[in-house]
Amino acid sequence: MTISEVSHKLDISPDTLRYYERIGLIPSVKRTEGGIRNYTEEDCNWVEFIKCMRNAGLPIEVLIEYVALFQQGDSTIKARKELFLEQRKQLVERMKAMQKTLERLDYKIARYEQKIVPIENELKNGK
Amino acid sequence: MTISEVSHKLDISPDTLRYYERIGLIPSVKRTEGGIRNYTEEDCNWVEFIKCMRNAGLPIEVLIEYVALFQQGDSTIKARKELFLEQRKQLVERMKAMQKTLERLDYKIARYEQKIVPIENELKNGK
DNA sequence: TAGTGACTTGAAGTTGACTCCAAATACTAT
DNA sequence: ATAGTATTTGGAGTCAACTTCAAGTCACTA
Repeated sequence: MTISEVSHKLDISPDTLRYYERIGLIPSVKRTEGGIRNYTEEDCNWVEFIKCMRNAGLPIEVLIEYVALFQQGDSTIKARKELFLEQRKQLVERMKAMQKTLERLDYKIARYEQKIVPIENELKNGK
Repeated sequence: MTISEVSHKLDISPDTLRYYERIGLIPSVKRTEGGIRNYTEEDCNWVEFIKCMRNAGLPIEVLIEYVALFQQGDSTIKARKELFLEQRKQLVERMKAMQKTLERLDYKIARYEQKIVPIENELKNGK
C-alpha cells in the first residue's frame, strides 16, 4: 500500500504518517526499490493502533517507548505489560474525571431547561 | 483573594490565571484600588468550572463563547443550553472511544499475562 | 521520452496553550 | 523611609504535535 492509500484508509495525512515513522511512533516501513514506502497490512495495524491510543490520550513518548520495547523482542514482554497497566490506570482516571464533567454538564443543561420554560411561557402569554 | 491564593487553592499558576482572564476564558476579575486582582468566591467558581471543563477536553474556544454568552444575560440561555448539549454529545463520543481503547488495552494486558506465565515457568524449570 | 502527479528528504513554519521575562508598581514588615 | 516580596503589564519564549516548504526523485501514460 502506498502512503496516500494508507492516508485515505485511516484518515491520517501522509505528512503525519511520515512524522510518526520518523519519531519512532510506528516501526519503520519497508520501501520499494525506488525508495517509496510500501505499507504491509501489519504496518497499517500499527498505524491504526497508534491512532486509537493517541485518540484516548496516551502520550506520544509512552507509545514510542512501547514500540521500542516491542522491537526488542520477547524479553520486554513484562515491561510492556507494566507500561500498559500504568496507561490503563491513567486512562481510567481520565474517564472518571470526564464522567464527573458529564454529570456537571447534565446538571447545567437541566437548569437551563427550567429557566427556558418560564421564558417561553412569558412569550406565549404575550409578555 | 489574591492571585497566588487562588493559584494554590486550585493548582493553576498565576500566569495561567491571568492568561485565562486575558483571552476571556473567565470573566474579568475586579481589582483593588492599587490595581491588584481581588478574586471573589464567584471568580473562583468560574476558574474551577473552567478547569473542570478543560480537563474533560472541551475546547477553549467553545468555553470563551460560553463565557461571552453568559455575560450577555438571560437572552442567551437557550444558546448556552445548545452549546452544552453539543459539548455533551462530543464528550460522550470521546468517552466511548476511550472505553474501546480501554478494552483494547485490557485485551493486550491479558495476552501479555498469558505470555509471561510460560516464560516464568521456563525460568523456574531452569531453561 | 517528456510531461504530470505522487513520493522523497531535511528543515522551517504553525498552532494551541501556556510559561517566562523585564521593568514598573503595590503592599508589608521593620 | 526602606528593604523585600508580590503583583502588574506587554511581549517574547517554549513545547508538543503536527504541517508546510523546497528541491529533488520516482512512476505512469500518451
